[in-house]
This record gives sequence, C-alpha cells and structure tokens, in this order.
Amino acid sequence: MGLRERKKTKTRLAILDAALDLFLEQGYDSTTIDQIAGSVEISPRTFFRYFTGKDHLVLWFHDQGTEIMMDTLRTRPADEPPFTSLSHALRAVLDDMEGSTPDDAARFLKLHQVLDGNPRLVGLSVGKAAEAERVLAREIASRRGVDPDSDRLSHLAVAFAMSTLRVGFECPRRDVDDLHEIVRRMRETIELTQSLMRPGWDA
Amino acid sequence: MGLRERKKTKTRLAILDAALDLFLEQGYDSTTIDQIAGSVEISPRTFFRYFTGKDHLVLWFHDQGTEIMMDTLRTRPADEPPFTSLSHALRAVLDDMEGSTPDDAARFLKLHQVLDGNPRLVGLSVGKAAEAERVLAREIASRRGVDPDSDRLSHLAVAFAMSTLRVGFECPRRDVDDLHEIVRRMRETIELTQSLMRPGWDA
DNA sequence: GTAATCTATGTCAGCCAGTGACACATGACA
DNA sequence: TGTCATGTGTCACTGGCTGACATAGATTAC
Repeated sequence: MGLRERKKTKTRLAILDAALDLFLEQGYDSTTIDQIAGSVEISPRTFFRYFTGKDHLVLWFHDQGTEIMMDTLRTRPADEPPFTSLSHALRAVLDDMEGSTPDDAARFLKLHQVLDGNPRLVGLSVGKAAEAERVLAREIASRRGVDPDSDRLSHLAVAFAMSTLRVGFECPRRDVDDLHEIVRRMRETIELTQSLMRPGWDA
Repeated sequence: MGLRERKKTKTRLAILDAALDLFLEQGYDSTTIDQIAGSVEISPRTFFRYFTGKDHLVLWFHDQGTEIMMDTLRTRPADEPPFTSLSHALRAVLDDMEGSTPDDAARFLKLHQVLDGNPRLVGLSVGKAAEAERVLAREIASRRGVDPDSDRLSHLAVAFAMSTLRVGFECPRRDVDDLHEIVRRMRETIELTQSLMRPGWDA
C-alpha cells in the first residue's frame, strides 16, 4: 500500500474520530462541518471527498455491514431456508465486530452513544438499513427462484432479520462500555427471534 | 370551525397537492420549496409554518398513522397478547385509509408513486416509522408490566408489526391505481405474518 | 360598530449543508 | 528528473431552514 493510500485512510479515521468526539461533546446537530474540518486541519471541501455528508459519519458502518451480509449470503447453499442463511449473515457481521481492533471498537462504542442520544439519527440509521434490505431481499428472492419484486415472504424474512439486529443493538438503553456486551445481546436477540417463529416458517 | 381554521386546512392541502404534483412532474430532489410556495402563492417562509420541512410533505401520514395506532392500543384490553393488540392497531390504520375521502385517496396514491420512485424517501419514511416504533414499544411494554427500555419481546413485536405494514405497502412494486388494492395487500401481509409466527409467541 | 387583541403572513437577513469549477501541490512512475 | 495522476484548497453559488420584526387580517369584548 503506497504512501498516498495510507495517508488517505489516516485522514479518514482522523475525521471520523474528531467528528465522534465533537458529537459527544456538543451534540450532533450543533456540530458543523467547518468545526470537524477545522479540528483535523482540512478544508470543508475536502471533508466531502471522504464522507458523502454529515450523516455518513454516523452511517458508515452500514456500508461494511451490508457488504459482509451479501458476501455471506452468496456462500450459503442455495437450498438452505432463507432465514437460516440470513442468520448466518447476521452472525458474520457480529463476528466481524468482535474481531475488530481496539480503535474500531472504541469508535463503535462512541457511535452507539451518539445514536443513543439522538432518536432522529436512529431513524436515519434504520432508513439506511431499509435501503440495504431491498438489496438483500432481492438476493433472497432470486435464490428461492421467486419474483424479487413481489415475493412478500422474502421481504418479510429480511425485514425480520434486520429488525432483530436493530432491536438487539438498541435495546440495552443503559450505558454500555463494552463492545462484546452489545454483540452478546445481539446474538441473544437472534435466538429470541428464532424461538418466536413457527418451525419451518421460511421453507 | 371559524374562518381562520378553515382557511388553514385549505392552505395546507393546497400546499400538499401542489407539492405532490411537482414531485411527480419533475422529481422530489429537483423541486424547490420556492417552487412549491410559488405555485400556491405563499411566501417560502409561510411554507415552513405548515410543514416542518420538505421531508414532511412525504411523511405527514405517519403522524396520522401512529396517532391512530396509539389510540387503538389504549382501547384494547390490558391482558390481550401484544401482537393481537398491534394487529388491531394496524387494521385501524387500514380502516381509516379505506374510509378516506376521494381527495385523500388520490393524495395517498400520488404519495405512493413518489415514494416508489425514490429509495431515499422510502428510507426516510422507514426512519420516521422507527421513531414511532419506540413510542409504541414503550406502550406495549408498560401494558405487559415489563421494563419499557429493555424488554426485547415488546420491541420485536412492534418492529415485526411495522415491518409487516411496510412490506405490504411497498411490495407490489408495479403501478397501482387503486387505494383499496394497496390496503388489501397490506391486510394479506398481516395475515401472512401471523401465519409465520409460533402460536402464542407473544403471550 | 368600534376598539383591543390575537394570530397568520410577508420581508429580510443570515447560517449551514452540499456542489461544481478551477488552480495548485504532492505522490507515483517511467 | 520530468511527466502524469490524484488529492487539496479556494471561490462562488444553490437550496433548506430559522429568528426577528412589522403588518394585515380575523376574533373577541364592550
């Protein structure tokens, strides 16, 4: 990896860290792009070359998450029941979280805090997830050999899977200072969901 | 109802109709507040006294929907299983839709079209619904006598209910020109969800 | 009917997010 | 070392949104 590349990832992380700290200090809404750019000594214009917008600072992990899920889905056997495949995909995301570096873990915890203090951001995050849902649902539907646009079961399965992850993520409304604790609750929630469904519902 | 009041609702609907038409003509993103305000001959400043922002023009129905759901929930017996109560709440929303005036129905169909052509707006809508979910989940949890902040079953039940409504709403990806058709599919989806769950799962 | 009041609206000035265009500087590579 | 590619800053601009203030219109009391 060349110097250029290294510098870029360094800048990207610097922006992210500065932004998360500012969000925690003074709130998301009252933090301006100018402030963030100022604290890492780049021009505001440059900020937008690293993140598509202010939102992106708080939604970037979706990019990673849906990529992992799609990759996992593709490796699962085609005749596996959809929700089983999805569970594996969910767990792959959680595995990735648990394997992250201490720095990444710290970022994730800060992000969790920021989201926790701002319902509107949670809404944005859910909205972002919904866009991913459509992609996943199409994948599931085509694996099952049904119409990707109108098969309700595929869409429901994906929606339930994402809801599960989300509820697991936000449900401990108290302060959390450990990434593994969060992941543990998300795993628990996956099992809870499985126990709520009729056996073979997604066959 | 005084003259003042009547004039206000008239203006509100005029704004909404003008906006929806503009969105359909030239797209949501390329329509400006100035254009909308101009076409109903009010100042842009006044626009923001009727709608909180451009988003609101496309999310207003959530206000109505969650209000109906909350009202319905409160009238249900306290010992009823949560998802049963929620199903009634969902159906109350659908009943309200079916009972709407032809003008309202037309607005709703236009809205459906606008959303259909813009994934980002769907994301916004889902995000808005997620904010309502929290309120509903707290209501459900307190009815069940459990901690509104940490009871995962309540949150899951609400999340599943809202997912059901959403999938029913968006799943017919083709053109729809009949409100009843949409409502019918949403009802079908509620029943589909019920058939997927383990009997007594929410007891 | 008139006066006092309350409220909806328009005007103005301004902040912040986000984008395109262009010039410049810095790393990559022959 | 020179050439090319790519990242960065500056500038100018659009559009969403808000606060402050003055005014025009509706409401209420007398």
